[in-house]
This record gives sequence, C-alpha cells and structure tokens, in this order.
Amino acid sequence: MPELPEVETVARGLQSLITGRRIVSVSLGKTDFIDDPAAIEKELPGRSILEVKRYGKFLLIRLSRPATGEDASADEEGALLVHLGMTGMLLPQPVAEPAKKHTHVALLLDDGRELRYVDARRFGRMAYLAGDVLQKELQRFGADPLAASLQEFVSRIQKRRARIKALLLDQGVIRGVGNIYADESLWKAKLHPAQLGERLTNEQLGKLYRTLQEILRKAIALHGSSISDFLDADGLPGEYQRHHRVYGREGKRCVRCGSKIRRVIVAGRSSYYCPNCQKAPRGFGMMGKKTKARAAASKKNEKSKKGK
DNA sequence: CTCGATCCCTGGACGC
DNA sequence: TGCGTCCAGGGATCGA
Repeated sequence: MPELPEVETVARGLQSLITGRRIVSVSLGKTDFIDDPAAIEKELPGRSILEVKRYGKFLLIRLSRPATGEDASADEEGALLVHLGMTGMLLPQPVAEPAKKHTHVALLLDDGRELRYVDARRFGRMAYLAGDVLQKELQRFGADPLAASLQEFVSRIQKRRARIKALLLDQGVIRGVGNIYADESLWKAKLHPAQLGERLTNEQLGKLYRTLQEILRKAIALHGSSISDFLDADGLPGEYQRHHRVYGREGKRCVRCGSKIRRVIVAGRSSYYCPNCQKAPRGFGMMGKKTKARAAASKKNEKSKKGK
C-alpha cells in the first residue's frame, strides 16, 4: 500500500521517465475516483510535464501552461494530483503494449507512450488543480516528516490529546505516514500506539522523530514495501517488506525481545506491536470490543473481584 | 476535539 | 470447483 516511501519511489521513477513529455490526449475509463473528469479531459491535452514530486501520499505532477493559448481563462500552470489509494499504479508504457486490467486513465504522451493509471479498487484519487485552489488543497496537509524540524514534529504531536497512532496517520498533522510505517516506527521507538500525544515526553518524541526518519529513508532506499501489489514506475516491487519488524507479524516473535507480536485496533486500524517492548498507557486495557457499556461492565467485574 | 461507525471497492484467503 | 463470507485499508463524512 503506497505510503510515503512508495510514493517517493514512484515520483522519482516518473520524474526521470516522463518529465518534459507533452500530453497529447486523454482517455478515461471509470471516473468515480476523479474529482472532475471533465476538467482532466479539457485541461491536460497540450500541456507538458514540468516535474513529478511527492506531496504526502500524493503525486504532484506539475504541468505547463497550455501550448496553444486559445483559452485565456485556463492559461495558467496547474498540477495533476494523484493519490494511489491502496492499489493504484502509474505506469508509462508504449501504446502498443496491452493495458492491464483496471486501467482507468491513459494520458497519451508525445513520444508514443501512455501514462496509465491502474487501480483495481479505485481507492485512489485524481484531480487537476491550479492556482489558489491547488495552493489551498496543499495547505490542508501537515508537515513532511523528512523535512520537519524536531521542534515542529514535537509541537504538532504534543499539543494533541489523540493517540499517537491516530496522529501519525492524520495527514493534517504529518503527511505521508500510513499504517505500515506508523507501526514500524512506534515499535522501534518503543511507544505503544495508544499513547496519547500530549503525554509523550520530549525524549520519547525525539526518539520517534529519529526512528521515523530512519525507517522512511531506509524504505525509500529499498524502493518501498510491496505487500500485495505495489509496483514502482518501472513495474518493479519494493524490498522493504523484508525489514518489517511488527507489521503483519501477529503471533510471531519480537526480534528484539522474543515476545509474541499482538494486533489491536487503534484509530480504527490494525495496529501491530510488541506487548513487552511497547507498554500500554494506563487505562488501555482489554478494550476495543463492542460498546463502552460492555467495557464498563467488565471493569466493574474486575473491581468487584479485586474487592473480594 | 476526539471517537467510532459507515461507506467506497475488489481480490485474495479461507471454510465448506 | 465453486460458492459465500470476511478482511484489507485511506479518507470522507456523520453523529455521539
């Protein structure tokens, strides 16, 4: 599933593969994941690709002004914003090559290739944005974990009451981290996913900041994690899944202490952690069941047991 | 502000 | 072999 390292990998690949190419035409398949399909069809043809970069989990494909400026109102630089969701892929391929199943967007380039967007589950998102609308959209997101200072990282988390796992996943706090790298960094920093942001010490957050950066950089170097079907712009899988220490390892031994890795739901997501290395905060018991009433009832039960 | 629930979507795993 | 069921997960949205 594409998170920061996977998106960075795709961005770097596309940057070298399609920068400078001009978009000749657009063909669309299913469009329910596109903000404004008509805008894509209208605005893209005639524009050149200036740059491809990562913005959080988005690919930001910067486009030139249209080559032919007959429409003055649209005569500005814009960008194609692409979120790969869970199963999205952006593949530049020769027109002659048969398109994969679930190819929903094809941008014909001026060198005989197509930039194809393939996404079985269509959890991705695509939009053409320009000017103030683009700027406003980008401003919704938090700090880039590889660019943020320690001070910024700490203040963004420490002033929040939510659980650290939820904060790491919240794109408005930190942009680009998803379930895999949240769990891996929390394990390495020895922090339980249910810890509250405001209760973490400077020392704990310093450790988390450094481990998160270290893990993201290593994962980028290995072209990301391919769990099910992630492929980079060259159609190749990543290698970082071999280095996962907790993600997807429920019941297996912690490589640090030998305890069995557990899985709980935190922030609505599967969260893998080592119960020995990552101590739960007070109050985080056998919860996460069904209702608060049920939790309260079991709490009462324990109390009366102890009272005896 | 923070939470959980729900929806979106399809393929893969699993049970029978 | 072929069903049916469950699950994965990012993000938007809604109600508590």
